Amino acid sequence: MSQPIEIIAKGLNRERQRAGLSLAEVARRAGVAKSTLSQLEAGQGNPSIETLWALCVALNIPFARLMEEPSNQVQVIRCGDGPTVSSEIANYKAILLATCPPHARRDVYLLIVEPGEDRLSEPHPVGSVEHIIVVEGKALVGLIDDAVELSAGDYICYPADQKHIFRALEKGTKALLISEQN
Amino acid sequence: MSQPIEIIAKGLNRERQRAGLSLAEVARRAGVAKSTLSQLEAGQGNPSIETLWALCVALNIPFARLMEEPSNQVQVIRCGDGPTVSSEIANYKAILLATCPPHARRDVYLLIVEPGEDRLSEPHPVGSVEHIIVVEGKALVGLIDDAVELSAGDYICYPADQKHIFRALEKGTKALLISEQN
DNA sequence: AACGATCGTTTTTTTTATAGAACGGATGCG
DNA sequence: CGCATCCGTTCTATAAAAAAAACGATCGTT
Repeated sequence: MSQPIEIIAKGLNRERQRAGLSLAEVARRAGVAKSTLSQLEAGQGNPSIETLWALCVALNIPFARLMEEPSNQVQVIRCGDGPTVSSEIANYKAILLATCPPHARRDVYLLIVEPGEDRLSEPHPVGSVEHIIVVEGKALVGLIDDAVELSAGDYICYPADQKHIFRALEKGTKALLISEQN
Repeated sequence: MSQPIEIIAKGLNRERQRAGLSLAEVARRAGVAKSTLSQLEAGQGNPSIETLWALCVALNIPFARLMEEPSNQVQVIRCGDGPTVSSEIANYKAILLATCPPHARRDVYLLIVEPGEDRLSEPHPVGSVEHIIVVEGKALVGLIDDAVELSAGDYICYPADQKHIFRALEKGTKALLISEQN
């Protein structure tokens, strides 16, 4: 079922049901023939991007929604319970709070960092973005040659496909790291 | 430039350059005619979903990447500087730390909540997911009839298109809310 | 210089997705 | 009932996307 048509078929039907609209109505709003929509929801054909785009506009949803399975579940991770994927290197500790499978586009880490060695990260896969919110303490964060000093509550986001740094400036600095693979 | 073709044209070219592949090579890997790819990168035509899918596989990128403008910029928001979009209602305070335009798929709030009235949220747009990390204090969080007690450092995520609750159990409870519009 | 192998573009041909028009089935109303 | 209007599906014709092939340009190599 990794066929795009199958995904779109389910997506179109799911979103239409949720909007409480009839097939004919959606087709009319999107300006596509209802035969087309009928076939697409039946998992037949190979729609053009314009057709899908028009349908998304009619359904008032972002395009990507069609291509995603819903991840409708509740997940709790107790403090410290989470898989501490990222290693504890000396003064650096990263606790994986959340992955969001199956799309896994966003991981949330709790960083606990002590002053000392800088943490330099090699570039991640292209397109990655990291978001940092300092929870406690102070830190120097950002691109290697454009780092910014952040205090509790401050936020920064930067492209993670370049060298970046996280240097704690106070003891027990804690921060939230949202890593967006995309 | 909100035409899908334009976005795809740029996306295909951008990702191909990044992969360091020739047009012919990508076309060959994807099993599509190179004329097709040539035209698509030129912003002509109306590609089918299968064609795009094959190209994404060849480029080894998730589908959604094509449809997104790169947000390749560093952004800093100082504590309190951010627009306090969400209102301050009685015992509930939400500070918008970060929006990530132009895609705005993820907002990050700092919640400061006092015990008292529960905060019940009506269902957000379908597909939304909320992530909560308690920073300080204790709170009862989650779906309305399946809420969980969380302490500092605990994490929960849940579908936000259902009724959900945030009830502070201690004074000065602080939490980070990552709202994912999807 | 002549050849071969690429590159990306532009042409022509063929396949096919789409629109539009039936179609049968519900439901509502005078 | 008889007629209307909606629903979603199936059929057919046409417009268009994709494949195939030809093209000029560039670069090595002998």
